[in-house]
Amino acid sequence: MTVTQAAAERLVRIGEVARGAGVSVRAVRYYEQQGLLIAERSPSGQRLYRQDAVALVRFFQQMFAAGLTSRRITELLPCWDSGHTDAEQRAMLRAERDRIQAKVDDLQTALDRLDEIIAITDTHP
Amino acid sequence: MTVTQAAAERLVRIGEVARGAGVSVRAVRYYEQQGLLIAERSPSGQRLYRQDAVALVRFFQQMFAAGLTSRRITELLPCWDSGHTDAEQRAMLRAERDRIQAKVDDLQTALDRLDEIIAITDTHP
DNA sequence: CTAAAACCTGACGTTGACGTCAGAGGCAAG
DNA sequence: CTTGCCTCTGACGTCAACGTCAGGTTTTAG
Repeated sequence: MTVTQAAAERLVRIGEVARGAGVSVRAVRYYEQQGLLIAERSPSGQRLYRQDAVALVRFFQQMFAAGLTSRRITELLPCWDSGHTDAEQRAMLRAERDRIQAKVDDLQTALDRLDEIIAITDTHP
Repeated sequence: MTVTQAAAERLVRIGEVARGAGVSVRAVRYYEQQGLLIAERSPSGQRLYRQDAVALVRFFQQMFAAGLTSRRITELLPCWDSGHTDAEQRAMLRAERDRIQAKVDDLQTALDRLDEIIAITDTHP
């Protein structure tokens, strides 16, 4: 829900966002550069964020961890905060989902391999 | 088990290894450069591999997919084909295993997030 | 014998998400 | 006022696993 009135909802500077989300200041600037995160500016030019920016940055981190590029994330952001999607976006979402699932399977396979090796090396003194 | 005699066990060239493992020729050369894969040389200087090199390259791919670096793989190769490990190597194996497990969890979280978004966008026409 | 296909050694290019450094403001405290 | 911390804009550096190109040799098919 967008609070359209509610005079001046506490804005924070970039350092606080970075610390809150556990990333570097540089990272947050990078997100803006990639069109992921828009910030207001103070009269002197400093970036000002709403506090929900922290959650958004955390979301970015999750998606990055899943192997999505910032480009992909910008493409799915409209779905995220408008809830509306066209066919192309839905296809993209499913493609990414499937890709991640495949990656999980790959990792699981590698994990089994490693456990196998660990088991062998544990029995071999 | 290493067959110490067995005159001339069919050696293959780099192209066959690459095709067999589903990677590029360049990749196989890279593995040698990183000390992952040692090849004999023909009199004219061409690389000659034993056919188990294909399985080894596949193993490399699995480890790469799991996020291990070639450096790490060289470190665990001795465990792999000698079965013997010291404390440091065992610690490394477990560290990697835990790291991969954590990554699986991260991916699963991201997957849930995406599925959530997909569910929402599917109900929203 | 010859042309195509495969192989060789460098060596530079690519990609993504930042790190890092330089130089220049801005902002609250004492 | 000044000290110290935060922020700003460029802009180059990083890392890993290759891709790609150049220019030359070797093997294979016909």
